[in-house]
Amino acid sequence: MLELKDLPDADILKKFADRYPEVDIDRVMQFLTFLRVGTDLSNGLDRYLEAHALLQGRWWVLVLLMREDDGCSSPSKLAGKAGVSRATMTGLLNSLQRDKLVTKMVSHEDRRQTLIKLTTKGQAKLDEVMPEYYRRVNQLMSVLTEAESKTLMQILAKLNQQPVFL
Amino acid sequence: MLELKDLPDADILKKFADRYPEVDIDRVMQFLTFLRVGTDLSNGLDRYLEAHALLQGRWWVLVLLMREDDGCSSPSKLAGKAGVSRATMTGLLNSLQRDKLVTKMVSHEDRRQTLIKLTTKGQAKLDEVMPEYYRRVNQLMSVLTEAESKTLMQILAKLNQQPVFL
DNA sequence: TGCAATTAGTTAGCTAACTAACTATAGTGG
DNA sequence: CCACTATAGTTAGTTAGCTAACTAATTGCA
Repeated sequence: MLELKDLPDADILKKFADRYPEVDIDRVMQFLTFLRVGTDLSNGLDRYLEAHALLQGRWWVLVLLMREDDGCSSPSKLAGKAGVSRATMTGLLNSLQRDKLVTKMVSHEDRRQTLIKLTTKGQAKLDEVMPEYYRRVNQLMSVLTEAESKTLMQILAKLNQQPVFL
Repeated sequence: MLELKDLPDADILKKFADRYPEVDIDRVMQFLTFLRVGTDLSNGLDRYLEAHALLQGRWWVLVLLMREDDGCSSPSKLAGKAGVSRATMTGLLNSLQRDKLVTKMVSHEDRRQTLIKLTTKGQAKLDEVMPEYYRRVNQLMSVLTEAESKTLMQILAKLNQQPVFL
């Protein structure tokens, strides 16, 4: 939502600081830069996945299914693990079923439940996507030194524990 | 798109590592955790803004307008600075105009252009939102030590320069 | 000078997220 | 055992992003 190239200049900062004395420029810049790099990477990941007719939502469902021993789960469980609403999961699963990457079956144990299963085609899609994905993540993260990686994980843990914006 | 509580266990990791030997677990975890903390913070920011009838898109337009000396800009320039398409900006500006937070005027210099101006009500909205926003960013980022902040900015700069997912 | 290329903005149609409200089924406590 | 509550999934409607295609106005060059 902000372009890094559009970082505010000194005049602008002064205008904001005069009107809003509670601002701490450095911390705001850290925060906004963090958000921006995060969304840039997320968009980049989507662009990679898009070349394989996936986006993060659909891709992550396949990954979660592959984690299961029998390749099966239910929409509710998947929604919980993916961190999206059940309504969103309904849409994702419909589109994955349309593409024959998953199948739906009614559960006989609980007739409210739908069983979602990764198809052979779905597994093949993962086999097509994952190696290059891992290669790229490797390449990306390997620009960080050992010390930086360690500090990064500390920072992320700290930020994640803060309830300020969560 | 992934819940941090759902980090894969040893069995799952082995399954993926067997099938995809190029995986580097630590780096994948760093990458996914980074993405996740970013989206959590972004969602948290939206939840704060939502309490003031804004979301990041609409809020950022107001901030960009306040940066201008005369509180004026054009849809194209705003789209460029906000990092969204012109089509998206049309939608954001329509909704902001509906809420009387900005006004539209035709430019007399270039009749293709629309001049967008922050209204008094728009400025009042920022005055309502910004102090608490800055207070929260302060509180969030102040959990990091001086050294961590510095390392974070280095890390962000490095990641941002990598073309792998950009 | 007049036509081609560019720029500004909008529209239409897609995806993916959300909440709220709904149906159907399952579980539970009096 | 039946009524309430909880859970599973879907539907409808909103928001915000995107691209592609469109109109209108401007610029530029042959």
